[in-house]
Amino acid sequence: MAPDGTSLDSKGERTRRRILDAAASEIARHGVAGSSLRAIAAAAGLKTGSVYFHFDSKEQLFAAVLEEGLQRTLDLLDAALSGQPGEVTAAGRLHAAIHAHAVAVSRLRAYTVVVLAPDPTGAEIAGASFRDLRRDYLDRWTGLVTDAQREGALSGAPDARLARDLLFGAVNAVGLAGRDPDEITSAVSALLGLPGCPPP
Amino acid sequence: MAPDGTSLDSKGERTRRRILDAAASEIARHGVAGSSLRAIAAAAGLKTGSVYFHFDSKEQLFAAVLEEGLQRTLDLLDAALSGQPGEVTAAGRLHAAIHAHAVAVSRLRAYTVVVLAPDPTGAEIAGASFRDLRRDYLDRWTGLVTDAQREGALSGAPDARLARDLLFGAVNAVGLAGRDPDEITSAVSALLGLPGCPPP
Amino acid sequence: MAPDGTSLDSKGERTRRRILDAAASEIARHGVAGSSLRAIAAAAGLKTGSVYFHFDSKEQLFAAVLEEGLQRTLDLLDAALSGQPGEVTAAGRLHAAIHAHAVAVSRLRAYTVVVLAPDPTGAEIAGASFRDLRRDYLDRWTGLVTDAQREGALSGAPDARLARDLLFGAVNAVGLAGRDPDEITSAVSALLGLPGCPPP
Amino acid sequence: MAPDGTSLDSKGERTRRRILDAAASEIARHGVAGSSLRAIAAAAGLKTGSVYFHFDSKEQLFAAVLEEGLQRTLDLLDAALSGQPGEVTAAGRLHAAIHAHAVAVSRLRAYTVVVLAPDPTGAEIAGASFRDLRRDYLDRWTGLVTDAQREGALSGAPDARLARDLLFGAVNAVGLAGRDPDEITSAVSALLGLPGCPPP
DNA sequence: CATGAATGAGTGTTCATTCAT
DNA sequence: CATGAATGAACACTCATTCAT
Repeated sequence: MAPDGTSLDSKGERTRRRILDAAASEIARHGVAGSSLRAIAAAAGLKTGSVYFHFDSKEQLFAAVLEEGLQRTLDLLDAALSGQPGEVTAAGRLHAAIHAHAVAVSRLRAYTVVVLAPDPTGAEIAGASFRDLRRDYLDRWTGLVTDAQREGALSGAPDARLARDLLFGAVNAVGLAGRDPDEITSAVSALLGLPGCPPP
Repeated sequence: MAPDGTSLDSKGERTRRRILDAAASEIARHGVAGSSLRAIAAAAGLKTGSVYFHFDSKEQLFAAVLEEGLQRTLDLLDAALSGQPGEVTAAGRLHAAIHAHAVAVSRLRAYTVVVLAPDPTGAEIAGASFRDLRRDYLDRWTGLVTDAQREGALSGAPDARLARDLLFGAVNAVGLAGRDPDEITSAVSALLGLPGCPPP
Repeated sequence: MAPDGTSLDSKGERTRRRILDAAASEIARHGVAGSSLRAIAAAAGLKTGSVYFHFDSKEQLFAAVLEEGLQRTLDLLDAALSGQPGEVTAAGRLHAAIHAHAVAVSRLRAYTVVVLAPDPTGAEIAGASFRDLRRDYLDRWTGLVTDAQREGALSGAPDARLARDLLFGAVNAVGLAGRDPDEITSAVSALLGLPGCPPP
Repeated sequence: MAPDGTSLDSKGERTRRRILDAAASEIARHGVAGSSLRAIAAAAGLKTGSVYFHFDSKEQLFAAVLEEGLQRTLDLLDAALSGQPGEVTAAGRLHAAIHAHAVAVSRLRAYTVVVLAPDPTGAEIAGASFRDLRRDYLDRWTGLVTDAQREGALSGAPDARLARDLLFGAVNAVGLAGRDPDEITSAVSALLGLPGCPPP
C-alpha cells in the first residue's frame, strides 16, 4: 500500500494488466478469432474462470485490448508531433507521424492491427470509446496528409483519406512483418519523394 | 451432358466450386481461424458432412482456396504484362502490375489476402504448391520493382523486397476495403510519382 | 457362364464373398464395434455404397459373417468326428473336437470369436439362424463333455456346460493369440490328463 | 470435510471415480471401440464435455481404467498369496491365485478383460505403466504355474506361459459370463486334477 | 480474489445409409 | 452391378461462461 493510501499498483490492477498483455500477444499470434480465453488465462498465470473477475466477457476484454492499444498509439503520435519545433514543414510532420505509427505497430503489434481495417474482425467487439479514439486518430492523419498535399510535398491527386489508408496499409503490413520502424519510415519517405529524403 | 460424353461441369465439380467460393467469402469475412465448416457448408447449400465428400479436411479445403486464389492472381498478372507492347518502360509494367494486383484483390478478395502476409494465419494450412506459387508471384514482383528502380522511376533507396511489400500492403488494405481498382492504381502511381502520372 | 446354365461363381457371388472375407478380417482386427463399412468396402475393392447391393445393412452383413463362420466351424467338427472309427473312446472324441475347434479358431479367427461369448458384442446383430447354429454347436459339445465325464476321462465335479465353457474360453483365447492348433490341443489334453496323453 | 482440512473424498475425486466406474462398465458391455464418451458421461451423471475436466482425452480415460483395474487385480493376487501360510504347496498357491483372479474378473469385469489379450483392442490406448503392471502380473503367474509343474501338480508338457494363458482364457471367459468365482475355482481345480480336489 | 467443477453450444470429423445415374 | 453424391446422426473434443466454495 502506498503511503498516500491509493495503491495504483494494487494486486488486482497488476493482474488485470497481465491479462491484457497476455490477450494482446495471443491476438497478435492467432488473431482475434483464434484466441481462446483458456490460453490467455494460462499465459497470465490464471485459471480460465478467474478472468471473469476482471472482465465481464471475452468481448469486453478484447475491446479493452484494442482501446488501450489505440490509446497508446495516439500517445506516440502526440509525442512525436509535439516534439517537433513549431515551424516545421508539413512534410516533416508527416514524416514524424509515419515514424510514430511504425513504432506503434512494432511495439504494440496486435494492439494496432485493427486501426486501419475498415471492417476489423473485431468490429462488433470494439466499444463506442474505441470507435471515438479511432475516428480521432484517423482524422489527425487526414489532416497531416492534407497539409502535405497542400504544401506540394505529396501528390494531390488521390483524395486525402485514400492516401492515408494506403500509407496505413503499407506501414502496417511490413511493420507487422517485423521490419524495423526506422527502415520502414525512410523507405516510405523515399518512395513518396518526401522533401529531405534522397531522390532516386 | 456434353456431346463427347464427358461433362466438364459435372455435378460434383460444380458443388466443389460452390464450396470453394463459399469458403473464400467466409474467410474474407471472418478470417481463417474464424471460419467454420458449418457456415461454409450452409452457404454452399450443403450439410456439414457433405463437404467431406469433396475435401478431406478443413485444412485441405482452405489450402485449395488459397492455392486457387493465388493461381488466379498470377494469371491476372500474366495477362496484364503480356498485354503490354514489348518496348514498354519498366514504370509502365509496374503500373500494369499494380492494376492487376488491385483487380485481383477486388475480384478475389479473400482468396488474395494471404499473398503478402509473411506469416499468414493459415501458413501451416497452405501446402507446398501454394508456397511455390507464392514464391513465384513474389519473385515476379521483386523483378518488376527492381527494374523500375534501375530505370529511375522508383526510388532506389529501399531494397526491392521492402518496396514490394509496402506496395502490397497498401493495395491489399484499400482493395479489401472495397475501393475501385482503377482509383487505387492511379492513387498509388501518383504518390510514387511514376512517370506518365500528373505530378502534384 | 457354366455350360449347365447355373453359374455358381457368378460375378455377384464372387463379390459377395470378397465382401464377407473383407468383413471377417476387419472384424478380426478391430472388433465388431470398431469395423467400418467404408474400410470393409475398400478392402473388397468397392465403394461404400456398393455393399448395399449385396447386403441390406451392416448388421445383416455381420450376421452373415458370423453365421458362415459358425457353419464352417460346425463342418470342421463334423469332419473331425466322422473321421473317427466308431468304437473310439469318449476321451478320444473330445480330443478330436478340441483339435477341430482350435483349427477353426486359427483358420476363421474373427468368425469364431462369438461362439462362446455369452453376450457377444454382436449379439443383437446375430439372426435367428445364427442362434440355432450356436445352440447346435454348444449342445454337441455338451454331449462330448458329458460322455468324457461318464467315461471317467474328465472330472465329473463341474457341470458339463461349465466345463465346456472353460474349454472354449481357454482354446479361444490362445487360439486368437495365434498359437498353433496342434500345440494348443496337446497342451489342453495334457492339462486335463486326457488318457493317451503323457501324465506329468 | 475431514478434520485435518484435506478432504480425501473431494467432490472432484468422487466424480472422477464415477467416471472411471461408468467407463469400466461401458467397456465391459460394448468393448473399447464400442464405448462412447457420451454414454459414459451420461452413466456418470454428467454432460459429455465435463469429462474433460477430469481426463484429458478418451484415450487417457481408458488407459486409467485399464491401469486401475489391473492394479486392483494385482492387489487381490498379493492379498491371496500373502494370506497363505508359508509352507503351503505350489498347487495350493496356484489354487489361491486362480481364485483371486476369478474374484477379480467377477468384481472388476471390464477392468480385467484386457489382462490376457495379447493384443488387446486398446493396446495402443494403454500407457507404459499399464504395460509394466501387465508384465508384472503375467510374470507372477508364470512363476506360479512353473512351480506347480515342478511340484508335479500340473502337467509339465505345455510350456508355462501357454498353460498360464489357457488358464486365463478359461477363467476370464466364464468369469465375464457371470459365474460365481468359487464355482469357477473348484471347477478349474477339478479339471486340472490339482491335489486336494476330488478326482473324477 | 481465485479456483474447482460443471454446463451447453459449438467445432471438425466419421459413419451407415440412400438414391439417381 | 457399381458409383458419385448427399444426408443426418453420432463422435471426440473445445470454448465461453457460471457459480459455489
